[in-house]
Amino acid sequence: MEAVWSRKLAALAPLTAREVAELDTLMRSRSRHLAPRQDLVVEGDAVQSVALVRSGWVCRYKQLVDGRRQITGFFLPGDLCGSHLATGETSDMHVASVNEAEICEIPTALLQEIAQAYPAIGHALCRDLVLEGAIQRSWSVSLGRRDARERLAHLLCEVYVRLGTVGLVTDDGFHCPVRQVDFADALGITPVHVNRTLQDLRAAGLIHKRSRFFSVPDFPRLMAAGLFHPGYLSKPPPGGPGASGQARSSLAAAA
Amino acid sequence: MEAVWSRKLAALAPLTAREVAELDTLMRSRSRHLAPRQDLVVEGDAVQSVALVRSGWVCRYKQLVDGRRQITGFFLPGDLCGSHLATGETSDMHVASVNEAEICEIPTALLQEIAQAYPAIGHALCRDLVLEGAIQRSWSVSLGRRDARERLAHLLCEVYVRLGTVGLVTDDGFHCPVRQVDFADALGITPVHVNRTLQDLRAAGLIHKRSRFFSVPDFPRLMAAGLFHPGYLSKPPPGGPGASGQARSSLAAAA
DNA sequence: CGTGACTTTGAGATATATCAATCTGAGTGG
DNA sequence: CCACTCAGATTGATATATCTCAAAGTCACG
Repeated sequence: MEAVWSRKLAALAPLTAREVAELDTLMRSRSRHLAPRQDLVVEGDAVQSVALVRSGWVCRYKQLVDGRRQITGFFLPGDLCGSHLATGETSDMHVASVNEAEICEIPTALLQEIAQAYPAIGHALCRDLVLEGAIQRSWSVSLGRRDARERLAHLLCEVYVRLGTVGLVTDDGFHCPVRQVDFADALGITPVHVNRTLQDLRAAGLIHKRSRFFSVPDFPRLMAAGLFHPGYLSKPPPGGPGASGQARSSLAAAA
Repeated sequence: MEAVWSRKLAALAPLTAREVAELDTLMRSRSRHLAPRQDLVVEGDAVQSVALVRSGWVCRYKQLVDGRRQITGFFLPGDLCGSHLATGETSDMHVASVNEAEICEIPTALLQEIAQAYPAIGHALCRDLVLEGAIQRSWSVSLGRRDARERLAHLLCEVYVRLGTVGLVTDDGFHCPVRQVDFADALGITPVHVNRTLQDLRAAGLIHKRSRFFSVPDFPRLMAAGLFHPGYLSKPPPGGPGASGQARSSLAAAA
């Protein structure tokens, strides 16, 4: 799937054809291949660039001393892994591929130049950042207050919507390279419990699964099972109540 | 406690006396008082300003349909509640005071002007944003992979360090207005289990508590109990390995 | 010296963890 | 084309952290 980045950003702010082309060109440069489960960033690394996911899935995770692991988020094609703003900061977590993946490392300085040259892109990147925060918080809600079934359903909904915006949902389903152990580490449960919960959802007809391909025959029902409300993942209706002004990204010029 | 905001930002980037003065002045204007448990932002609101906490504690939370509630973060004196970048976005969660609080609403447009006029301040605000992300992820780790005792200890450590940087830790302790129900909603457990876990920590000599004042006789031991590593909350050592360049905040000029 | 908001305690219930097999299916080499 | 192999998925039986419900305590405040 091409042009995944521009598709994602265009969903966050209207982009001109010129801007889309710019993003697509940038994305084609500097490619790098990752084997499954390969670390891309290690906790403590100083960050000088962000990686754009071209294909495959990437995740951020924390490893505790005694082996417990928590995945704190997935990066899907079109996502930028790691804080766009964090130049020079040291990373608080690991970032690794989930399956075979292709990424494109973009120095933060370059990203910044682009944001300056194309304000709409800068604006989209800001909104992307805000979105990332909202997703992160929704994970806390799942981990804190939803049971295993709801967590799994919620995650699948999140992924379904996010993949949808970059055109990776086909036939009401998507390819998902996440192993049951990984689901466990993302959902804060045990691999065997993931297995049982998956069976539970399948038995309820909420998902079908052929090897690594999930299909969702009735998305509204899956949303209900996960207490999922897509609002936090999508753009607010333009010209909504009170939001008369165009959204402006702030914190400009802080270099 | 005065100058709480400038203290916090100065810990994130070196500020001149002029900049500190600017922040302190701004903070004194536009004050607003909040009763305990008063909503400041409601899910769905369009955001046009951020609130700076002058005193008291504020939290962000999600309310599920059936009454379950998850607190996804606390805002302490000197913290900015809500995304600095989110002008015009609609809020994904509620923001409410925990106890009596004083806040100062700052229009995002004004914040942006200041960031432009004083680059160091803009830089500090960017780092603040990155920090907020790291804290949020650490909550996911706690909720997903730490048991009740570790979660509570970890949260107390986080708060201890954060309050420390704004000068609100005295006698190795701090005032904490969080009720047991609130702890429960933050930690993803039950109020009665909070109670028992609190007793557990007290029995182990890890904390002492007189009404709402927590004291921490042996911080390293509390850190160990919570698997807490303060790295993610503090500035990387200046001139650390590989981080030769000054950290630059990016995404400038996206309006 | 009530009264209401919290906290504390006890006893039984349950979602999820743990441990230990067994199964399956996609490679791989002969 | 068929046995091997190995990672991952599945199953069963038992253990446990945490929940639930319900009652009783405490403390600040009017």
